[in-house]
Amino acid sequence: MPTKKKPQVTASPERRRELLDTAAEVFAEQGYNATTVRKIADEAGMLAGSLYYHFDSKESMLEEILRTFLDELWNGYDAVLDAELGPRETLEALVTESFREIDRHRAAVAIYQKESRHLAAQQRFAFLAESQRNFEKAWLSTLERGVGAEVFRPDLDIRLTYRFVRDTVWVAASWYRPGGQHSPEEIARQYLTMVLDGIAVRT
Amino acid sequence: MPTKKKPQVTASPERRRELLDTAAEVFAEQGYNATTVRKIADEAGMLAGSLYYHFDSKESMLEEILRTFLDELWNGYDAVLDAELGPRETLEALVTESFREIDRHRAAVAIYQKESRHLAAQQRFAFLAESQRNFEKAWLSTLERGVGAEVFRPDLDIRLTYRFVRDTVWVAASWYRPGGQHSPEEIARQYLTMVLDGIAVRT
Amino acid sequence: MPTKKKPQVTASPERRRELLDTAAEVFAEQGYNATTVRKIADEAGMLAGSLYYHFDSKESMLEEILRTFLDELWNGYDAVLDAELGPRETLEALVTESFREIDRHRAAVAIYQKESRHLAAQQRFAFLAESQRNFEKAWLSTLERGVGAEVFRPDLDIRLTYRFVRDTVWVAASWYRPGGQHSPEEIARQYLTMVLDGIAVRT
Amino acid sequence: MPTKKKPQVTASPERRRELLDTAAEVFAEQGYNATTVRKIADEAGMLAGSLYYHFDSKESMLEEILRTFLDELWNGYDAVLDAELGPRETLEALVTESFREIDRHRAAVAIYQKESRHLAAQQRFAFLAESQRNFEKAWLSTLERGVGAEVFRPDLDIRLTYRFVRDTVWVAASWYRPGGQHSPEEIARQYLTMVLDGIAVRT
DNA sequence: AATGAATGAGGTTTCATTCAT
DNA sequence: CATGAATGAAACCTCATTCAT
Repeated sequence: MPTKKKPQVTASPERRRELLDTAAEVFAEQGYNATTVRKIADEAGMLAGSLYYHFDSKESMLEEILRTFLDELWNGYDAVLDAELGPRETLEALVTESFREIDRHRAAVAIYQKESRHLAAQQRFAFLAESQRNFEKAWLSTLERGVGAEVFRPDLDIRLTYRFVRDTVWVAASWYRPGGQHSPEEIARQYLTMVLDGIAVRT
Repeated sequence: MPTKKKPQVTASPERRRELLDTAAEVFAEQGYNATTVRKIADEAGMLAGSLYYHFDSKESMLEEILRTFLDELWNGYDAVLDAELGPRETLEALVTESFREIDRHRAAVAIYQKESRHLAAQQRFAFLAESQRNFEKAWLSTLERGVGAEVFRPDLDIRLTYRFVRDTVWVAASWYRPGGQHSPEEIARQYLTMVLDGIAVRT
Repeated sequence: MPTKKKPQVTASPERRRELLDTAAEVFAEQGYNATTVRKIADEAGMLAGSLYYHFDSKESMLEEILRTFLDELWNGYDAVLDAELGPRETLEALVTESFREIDRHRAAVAIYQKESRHLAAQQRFAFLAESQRNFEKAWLSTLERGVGAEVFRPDLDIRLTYRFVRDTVWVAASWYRPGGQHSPEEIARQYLTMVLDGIAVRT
Repeated sequence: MPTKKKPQVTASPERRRELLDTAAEVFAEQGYNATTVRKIADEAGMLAGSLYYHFDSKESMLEEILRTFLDELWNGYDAVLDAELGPRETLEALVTESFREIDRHRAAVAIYQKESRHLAAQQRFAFLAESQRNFEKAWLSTLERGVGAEVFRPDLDIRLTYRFVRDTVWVAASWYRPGGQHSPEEIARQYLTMVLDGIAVRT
């Protein structure tokens, strides 16, 4: 049995990456379902059928885009979590890391935001649900630690706060444009000020 | 021969409303594009073709759902804005009103969140872009008034803050379930605490 | 949950049958793979897409054709086997029944001949393999009984004979045309003469 | 510039043969249409495109496989026919020769069985139809001679008998595996016993 | 001889929509 | 009001084939 099926990873990984970047951009802009395979091919300067030399299906492109993004994201997150910082510093680091990921993988993040809920139901995208669970675990425990250590307000509804912070950060992918006037770290800092200290003047 | 269109506003407006509610629910859950007309019809207990007695097209259902929602939303918003409250009270009232809308039109809000960006490009959905502009105007001016009146922090990046608050509030539609343990007013109050005073303990 | 998916058996079973007969004819003539869904639709006087109102897929048409045929076939076979005739009479009845089935389901038999081997590997067509096993059982036991009762030659290689008779009968579907000059019973009789007594003159 | 065709008869004819044997095996197993050029290439340990260095097209592979087989078959048949044996001996020799061909060209025979009918319609494969005609001529005349010489039963329907014997022999290719426990000559002998003398005990 | 990448025609399938009943 | 059947455009995907390297 010499080969299996498609080249998959046989071919030059750079071409794959190029094509995936193109696809991610279009998925992010138009939505996965509304994106035709021809649109992607057009954008890549080839015919629709030619994409299938590199990928099994439209869905497998989506999967690879999301997996690649989540892998990198968790690299960053795990580094933060393993550093065992205080709760406030952990929260700051997670938020900053998140904005860096938005900077690097804007399209993937936008896709994730729009599509992950209904994708997670499919067997193939079970890894999304798993990531979501780990995500929740990391944030909830940080918030709990913070309340316990009295660095976060004692009256917080933890789950509500988790959703608040989580959405607050990730939705930024829908308007963020890399290379704009604010660096990801700058945006992170401003967000952290608002989240931690609020927008009202201290009285 | 005046028209040769469909009945449009046929007999019972209640049936229309029922069907639109069903459609909105499915659109919200699966995304507009991914929703087939048959799925809606199934859910409504009829055949796909029968929907066309009530509506011109799938798109016209979407339009009516969004228009109805935005009309009601602006009723509420305009009432708030016309009251000419102080900036902090205006912000509180807008946020509270928003959560009430999420409570009443959860599906429509979710659809709006997911689809409005790419819909707004179409002529037919120009009203979305217009609403967005008014929205932005209302919020930006409130924030500016607040900074001027020194009730909001002087160092705020107004546009960034606008996005922060806007997203933070509306994304809640993606997880909010009417009839849960928190009333919309309760959630609004918690959100406002976080937005205004932050989650960190005051030192 | 009102409905499931497609009408399946909802619609008029006569139309289904008509379409399946058309499809069977084309499958038999051109081979399943070489038959395009458009060709079937053309033959039925509709557009390709319209077939999907009645059937889930091209493959499901094939499945239904084969199932229907095998169901009827086994009705006939079981009647013969349940009659508990002598081995020679059983063989005669089975052969006659087979030619009757060829007469009634010529297309299905031809398809079965050409495609069953590679279809049987698929989960969906496992019923083909099962039928084949029952088929073999019926014939082998009849032949064995016959040898035991000394109505068939004692020197027969049972398995080889089984294949010989089986193929000999069913391949007739490839040239048989219903409504020709020979009735199925007539052909059966001639075949039986050859199979039982050979073509050589008795010496 | 005489030609601009492919090498066609390139360097080593052995490689061609190897590749054709591989192709024949796959065609026989999966059917010509269902066989992709990649599958053949996989089996041969190369990439699909590389086959086109050796052959013009998938169809030309099929043609060469069938031509080679028929050439050899007719070598054998012509030898038998030229020997001008008696009708019974001719029949025995033809059957035996056929099983030898099945032994040597099992894949080609299987392909021939499955595909020849619909291929014969194409200009390119007209040689199949011609072969079939010669085939029929050889067998019919042998049977007629046999009836005339009173070595075959006088009541035979010659055309029906022709089909009976022909199918009986060639279908064996669908189950025969070279190198099994029966030699082709052995199988031929058993078949001839059945065809000539039947399977019933003489009374 | 063979590879890697692409082409382009054509196939199956989906789905919004229409319309006679 | 609703059904049953069909349309037709467009989608995803397959695959034989080509060709520069």
